[in-house]
Amino acid sequence: MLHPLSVCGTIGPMSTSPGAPALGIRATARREVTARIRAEGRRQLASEGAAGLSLRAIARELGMVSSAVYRYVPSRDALLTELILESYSALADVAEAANASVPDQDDLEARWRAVWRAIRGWAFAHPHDYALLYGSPVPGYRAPQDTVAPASRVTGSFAALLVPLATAGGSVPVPVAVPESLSASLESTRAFVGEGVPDDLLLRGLMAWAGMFGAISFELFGQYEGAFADRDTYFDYVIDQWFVLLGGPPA
Amino acid sequence: MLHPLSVCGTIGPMSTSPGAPALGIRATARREVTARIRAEGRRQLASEGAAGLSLRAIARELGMVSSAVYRYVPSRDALLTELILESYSALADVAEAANASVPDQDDLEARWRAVWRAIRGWAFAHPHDYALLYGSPVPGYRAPQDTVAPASRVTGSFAALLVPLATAGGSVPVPVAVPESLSASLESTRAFVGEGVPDDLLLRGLMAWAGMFGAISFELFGQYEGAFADRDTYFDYVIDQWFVLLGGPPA
DNA sequence: AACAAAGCAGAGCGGTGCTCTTGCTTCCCC
DNA sequence: GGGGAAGCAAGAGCACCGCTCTGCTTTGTT
Repeated sequence: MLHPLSVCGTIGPMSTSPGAPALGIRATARREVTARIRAEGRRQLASEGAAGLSLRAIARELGMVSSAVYRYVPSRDALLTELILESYSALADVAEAANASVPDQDDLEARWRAVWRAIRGWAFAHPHDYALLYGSPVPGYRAPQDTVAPASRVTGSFAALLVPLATAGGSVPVPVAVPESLSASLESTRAFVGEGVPDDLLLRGLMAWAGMFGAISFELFGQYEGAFADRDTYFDYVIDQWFVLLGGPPA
Repeated sequence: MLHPLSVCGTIGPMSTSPGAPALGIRATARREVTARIRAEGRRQLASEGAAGLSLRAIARELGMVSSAVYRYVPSRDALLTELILESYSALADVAEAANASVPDQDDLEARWRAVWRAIRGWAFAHPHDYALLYGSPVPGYRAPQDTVAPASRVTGSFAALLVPLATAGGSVPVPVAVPESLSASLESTRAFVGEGVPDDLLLRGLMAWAGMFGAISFELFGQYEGAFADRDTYFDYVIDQWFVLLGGPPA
């Protein structure tokens, strides 16, 4: 439909900030087209899901021939990976914003609730993205190592609550003795979360992590279908339960 | 390669049980071919995953032309649905067998451990099948209503442990007050699990259910990557923790 | 023996990812 | 300013997919 260069020639230069290193027509055009491809890809991903992400369809929608897209995107899987990384960052932003939005930062329960409500809200607002991050790996597609770092940012906003829980809260209720070998193999997790978190809290944190995402996944993927009617109340109940099970101080 | 009928004509009649209602040559041939298609589909599903399930590939492997397969299978998704149903049943069989294999049926902790170890073992033995059952729904494919019943059989072998837990065990540790509306909306779950299970145990059972499958999924899908080294010990620890958190009686 | 049902093979439609060649345009450097 | 190098669009093409339709053969039954 539209010739990319013609558009870039008009609005491209206007959109470059003054301090930018004076990109040529070619470079800004490339930026524009790349951005438009990603935007269209995101649109397809949101509406059709990962399997509906098709470079041919993107090209069709953007009025270019399919082979032209390969000038900007190395492959379909590469584009999918980029979109996944974007999604991880978006979810991490949402979680961190929710955590920061709590006025009284000493109110751990409020922060805990805010973070998990935000994560669940994002999951239901972007089900296909969530499925990509926390569902089964996409068929025929293997997540490259690059996804580990952005994923850990989401985990981080959850792990950041464990340290204040360890200091402000009491001990973990109904603790279970931690086997020696398990305790020894937790070093990387201990380093990630931070100092001052005892092993039983660390392990119950791992359980809570999987438990919360498991609850969201079960709800989103239909496993909880028919189990209860009042979904929001159930999830809030789960949030509160986990806060208690992690030894969170009562309000 | 092989002409289906030629094979069926030889081994088909031999495989029909004597008491069977005297299937004609045609009917037994149809059975044979259908079974072979399903077997080949299962093979592909196990090795390539759901996306690798291709009727054309099945036809190629079976030495027939692609259109011929459609005489036996209405569509690719229909075959996938059948295989999913089979997988649900297989997992349910595994779980029930593990439960029944415990000599002392009064030892709830042993039964609890046996069931979950079996489920996890099956998940790792059949990762693609597990992803189909408990991962994100397959792109472009929506599980029909038929999957609900077989899925509940798996859930049932887990829910069956809640009733003896309620009677033999004490109360749920660190209970959290159940909101009125939530309690009211639990009727179907209460009916499914059985009488005599208080609401807080019912709810924590739902949490444990999602938590255990969440832990398996996290481990299988790579979310736990690098969190701990001793995976088996960790999972056993999670099993024990949940047993305690459900108020299971100490050994 | 005749007939209708069942089954097979092949061509074909529209879709996918991806590659290669061909010609053109822009850029950069001499 | 001119020329070479690099970037780009277009199109054809390959191999794959699900699925359909048309003939033709085989089969089981009447």
